[in-house]
Amino acid sequence: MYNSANVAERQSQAPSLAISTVIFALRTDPSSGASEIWLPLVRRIRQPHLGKWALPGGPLGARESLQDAAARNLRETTALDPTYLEQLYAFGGLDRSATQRLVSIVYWALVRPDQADLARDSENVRWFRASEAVGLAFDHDEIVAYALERLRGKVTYGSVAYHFLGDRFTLAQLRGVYEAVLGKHLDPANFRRQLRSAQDIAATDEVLQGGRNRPPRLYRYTGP
Amino acid sequence: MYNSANVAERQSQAPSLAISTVIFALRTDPSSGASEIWLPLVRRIRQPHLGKWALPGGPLGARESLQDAAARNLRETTALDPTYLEQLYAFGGLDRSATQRLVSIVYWALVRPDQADLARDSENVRWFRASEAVGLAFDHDEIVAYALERLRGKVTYGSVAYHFLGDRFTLAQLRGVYEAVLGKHLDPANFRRQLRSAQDIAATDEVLQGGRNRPPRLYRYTGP
DNA sequence: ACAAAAGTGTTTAAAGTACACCCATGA
DNA sequence: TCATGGGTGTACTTTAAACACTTTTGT
Repeated sequence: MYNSANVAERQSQAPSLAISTVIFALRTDPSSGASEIWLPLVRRIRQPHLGKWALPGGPLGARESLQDAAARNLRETTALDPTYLEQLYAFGGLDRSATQRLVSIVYWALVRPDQADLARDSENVRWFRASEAVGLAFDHDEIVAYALERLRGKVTYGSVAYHFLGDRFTLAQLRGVYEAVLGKHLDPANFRRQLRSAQDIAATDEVLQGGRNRPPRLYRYTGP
Repeated sequence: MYNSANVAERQSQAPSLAISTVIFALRTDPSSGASEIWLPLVRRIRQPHLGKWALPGGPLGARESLQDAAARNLRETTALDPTYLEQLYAFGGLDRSATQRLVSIVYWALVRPDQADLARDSENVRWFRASEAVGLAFDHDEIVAYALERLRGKVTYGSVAYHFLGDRFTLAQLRGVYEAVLGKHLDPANFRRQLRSAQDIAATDEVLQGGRNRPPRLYRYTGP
């Protein structure tokens, strides 16, 4: 299949391999009360694309798995542990970086809002609304768009939405996640029925006090 | 984020990167007439796992995209062009290979049976039933199982099944694809309705002559 | 004429959608 | 008591599943 000259030529210019991570968190707009998707970006401190914002990432350690490297990205940029972490896609186009041939295996993570508040912005790390994360370094605009697409696909069927929330949540909060991800309004009555039939949540005997209206019941996630 | 010592240490032992491809084709059992999924494997001609069967693959060329490398895998092992080619997953566990740290970006492809018949077995390339492809080199058993899972997921919603067939096909042939992939019987009447409402196939004015029974109409795929 | 697959129609159940209505709380 | 979101009930539409039935060919 391969003659030795080809193999030697290819390996002499072996592409570099990096792991990057798209980190999503939910924040509630204080004025409207609606939930929005945010993500943290890091400022490039070297060429190429010096000064631009980019996804957190770096080279793969010799003794860490792909998933471990992605978790390390997350920890180093936000000091958070992921509640959800999954491989997104491997990007390897020829023109991704001007200075070298670069293959990036990208992961995506979900973190909880109470955690995300702890991770404050710093000089080189800043949180952005997902809709305003444009003009990024490399092909990271496309990567973020692809991650959002995957998020939408996963939330419709699957149990991803819970990982945006704490261990106790109201159905309205959960519906807020769905609405933020899908970008459309959902009927509260039907939403309630669909989830209760899904069987992976259970009602607790607690309610959330302190709101302006009738206190909603708290639920917890019982699935895998 | 990274101190220079860490970067230097990691890059000094940079993991090698390879591209592999799972190639699926459909073959019809001459006795029962049922369709089955087959895939070609190549015999290892060097250590590790010398003599075992493995997925076609090799290193990534410096001037080819990931997808191009996968298409090259396909061409070099079967002399076929893919009708469908998509990234499957990146595998990067620490213990995938005993001799080196190896990260494999795996693609999966579908080819047509008339093409697959042209690609004859040779000394180091042999076609296997998907259910009998076990005991492979490295972690390729898991990779094949994962590819089959993805295939099942894609065939239920999506237009993947057509790529197993030629440009003209009967609804019974298409149903055979679904049944082979999903591993269960489907009602011919309901199958017909579901697909005609999907709108991505169109009836031609031809029928398939030569069978024992009423000649079925030929359809063609009109989707993307 | 008969067997066997192609193709059509009908019935029933399940799931999704829309919306009217009552309940409980803070202000 | 009033506004507001929590929570329930119900009619309607769409979709899927099961299966009886008719049509067309080769033998």
